[in-house]
Amino acid sequence: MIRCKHCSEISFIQKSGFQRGKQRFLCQSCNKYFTEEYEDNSAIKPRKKGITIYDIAKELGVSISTVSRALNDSNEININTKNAILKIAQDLKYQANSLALNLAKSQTKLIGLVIPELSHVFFPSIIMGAQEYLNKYRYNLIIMQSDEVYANELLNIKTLLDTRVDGLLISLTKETNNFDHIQNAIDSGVPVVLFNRITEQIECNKIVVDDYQAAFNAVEHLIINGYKKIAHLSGPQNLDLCQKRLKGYLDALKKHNLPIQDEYILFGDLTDNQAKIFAKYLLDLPNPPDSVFAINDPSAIEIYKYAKEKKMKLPEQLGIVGFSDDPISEYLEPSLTTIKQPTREMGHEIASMILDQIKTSNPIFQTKILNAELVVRNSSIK
Amino acid sequence: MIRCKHCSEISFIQKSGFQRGKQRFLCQSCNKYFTEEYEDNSAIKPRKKGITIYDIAKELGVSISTVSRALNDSNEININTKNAILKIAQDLKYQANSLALNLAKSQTKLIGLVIPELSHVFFPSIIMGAQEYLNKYRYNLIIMQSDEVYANELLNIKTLLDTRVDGLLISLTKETNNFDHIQNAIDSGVPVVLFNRITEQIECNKIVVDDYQAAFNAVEHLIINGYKKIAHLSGPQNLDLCQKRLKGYLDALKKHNLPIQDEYILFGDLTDNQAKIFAKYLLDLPNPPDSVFAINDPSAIEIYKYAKEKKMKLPEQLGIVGFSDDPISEYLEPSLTTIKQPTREMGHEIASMILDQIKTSNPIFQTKILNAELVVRNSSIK
DNA sequence: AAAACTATCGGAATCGCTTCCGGAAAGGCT
DNA sequence: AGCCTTTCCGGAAGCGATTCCGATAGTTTT
Repeated sequence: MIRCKHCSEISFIQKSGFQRGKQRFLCQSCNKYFTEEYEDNSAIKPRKKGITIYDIAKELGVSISTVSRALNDSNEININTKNAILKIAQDLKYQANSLALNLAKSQTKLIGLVIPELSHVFFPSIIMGAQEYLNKYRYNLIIMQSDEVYANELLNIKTLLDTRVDGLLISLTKETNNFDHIQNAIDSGVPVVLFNRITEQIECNKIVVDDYQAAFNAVEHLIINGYKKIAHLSGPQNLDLCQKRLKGYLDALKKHNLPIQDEYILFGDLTDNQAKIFAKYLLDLPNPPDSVFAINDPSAIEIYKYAKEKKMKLPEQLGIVGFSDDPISEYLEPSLTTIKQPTREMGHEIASMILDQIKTSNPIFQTKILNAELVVRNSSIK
Repeated sequence: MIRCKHCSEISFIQKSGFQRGKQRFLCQSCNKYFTEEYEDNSAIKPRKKGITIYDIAKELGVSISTVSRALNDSNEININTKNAILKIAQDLKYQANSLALNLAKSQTKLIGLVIPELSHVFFPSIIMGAQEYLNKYRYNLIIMQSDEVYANELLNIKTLLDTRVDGLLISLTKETNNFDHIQNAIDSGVPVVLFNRITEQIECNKIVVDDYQAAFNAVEHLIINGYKKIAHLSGPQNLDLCQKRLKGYLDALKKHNLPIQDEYILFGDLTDNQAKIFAKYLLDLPNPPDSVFAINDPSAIEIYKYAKEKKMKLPEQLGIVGFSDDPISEYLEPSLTTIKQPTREMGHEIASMILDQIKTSNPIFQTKILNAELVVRNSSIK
């Protein structure tokens, strides 16, 4: 039974096409409009309403500004009123509405993280480190993957900007050659920290591992262990880290007066398939290398596979060093010598850096370089 | 040079203890208060102000409600005005402020995900699947780890509730015996989906893998391949999936009339260390098993290690089957037979389930069971 | 004791958007 | 033409906090 909300008469005219979940009527008695809800299964179930600062204010007979001051530990409030308010807040199990808070303060307490992939252990480990740090300061992380494609990176950053994250942690895809989207984000006032996959072309805070030194150490380690014909599986040269590792490789050879042979240096795209092709190429060379320094562990594994297929004896006939200390490396036979990066520490660093930048008006940009450690196992010792 | 904001006179009295970043003055000429900002390095750098619907409204001389309707594709607006508004919005590069939107609609477009760990491939893979699905509907994921400790789970769920996520995806820790926190979340009106690590004690939407059937298949596979003394490394029995896998193991033995030997069934805590102890215990038994069905791949690896230490021949002297298809399993020697779970699909399912529940007022709870696949490799075939 | 502060509070504006409500203008039907 | 709808739009009230501004009572200084 529907009645006019104004005059309580039953006579009225039904209108059509009003908002969903509502039906509109025009009362013929008082000539006024009123709406009536109707069944709408697509209606969103309302979340239980929580109690607000108004409730607390009413309870104590003070104003909401006073309640707000008590809750924010302001110095403009009497200690007694503050305590009284705090007590009531506790009794009523008051929980601040973060939505309202976000709007008022124009912050989300959310940090966006954009990474090329999540499938290996490297990034998850960094994430754990970052989260550990951020949670202490009541920030949360939104993680987005680019799957190594530039277009996704664009989209991800746009999405994160749309959700108004307070800061952005970015590791670029291997495709990224244009950095306008990063610069735009910075220009719009969002703190940005680049890590791992960085670029020289943007000025901002950055954190990387000392790829040059790590690569240098790895190659020198091979040389010291008697390998002389060292090949290098490199990656796309627009990636800073690939350049650095290549340079480390070259400098180690130079230092020990070993010749640099172009046919031993291969530029791949970091995929397993590409590595497989290179493995074949290298080991089938008339004058094959006696060892390989691979840009990452998955590539190294492809070398293993083909070498075993060829019944080569490892590490006697072929020394192998990888990069990134994938958990698999320990279980390979022979176990793989590789480079362990301080992922957890890197997570901490990027988190701390972004928080610093958030609370500083005019940050001084810096690039932090973390040391990586050569983990010597059996694949590189004759 | 400071001047009164009201009368522009220079004479005034400085007050103290006002809000941070501000200094308060009482003008002696007009006897009014005014504030002046002072240098405050702890001030948060303001984000560049974007343009709002007011700007659009002003530009076209319409009201903000009309702009809102245009932007929301309402049917209560003229197609021409709508297009005009949309055009201006585009020209002005209008970007809705999601903070205001969230408050007005009381939603965050954020889904909370609570998992026990992130270090293996299992959960990251689920995350990728879930994200893939959620992003299509403009939802984002906040991921929190419990590190297998109950207290963290409590805290994580509280944090997510505080940030007002629109839904909760939860995989319990191995410690979780009390489920009040889950029930409280549900009671407060937040949609909840339990997955992988679930409990029978809560009524809600759930998604799991068919652990029973998978375990049954794994053990039957061992039996068919001639193994007769099959041990089982199990886990904490408060975990539903451990119970299910144990039952699958037992039923397979029963079906093939093999005796159930208590000393072959060990209950661990899912840690590598525990598995190592069990490996020693089992293989040093006077009457050791001829094969092991491990609750997960890391446990299986511990068996490998000790078996190799004892110079046992694998798989002839000892068959091994794991669970979860860790990438490592493929590279072990002999390669590990294990059970591959449809992680990506599970990610899709939990995402789709939570979104369904979000838009449905009175959901009918169900438990979806996904099939797992036995991946036969070399560790289980004599 | 007057003057000058300080401590403490309430009212109201604001953040930017959604949505309810009311109504004018236009269109449709007899 | 006259009545009934439908279309379309503006005003204003939230959403739930923060914070600016003004004010008063009490305290300290002179």
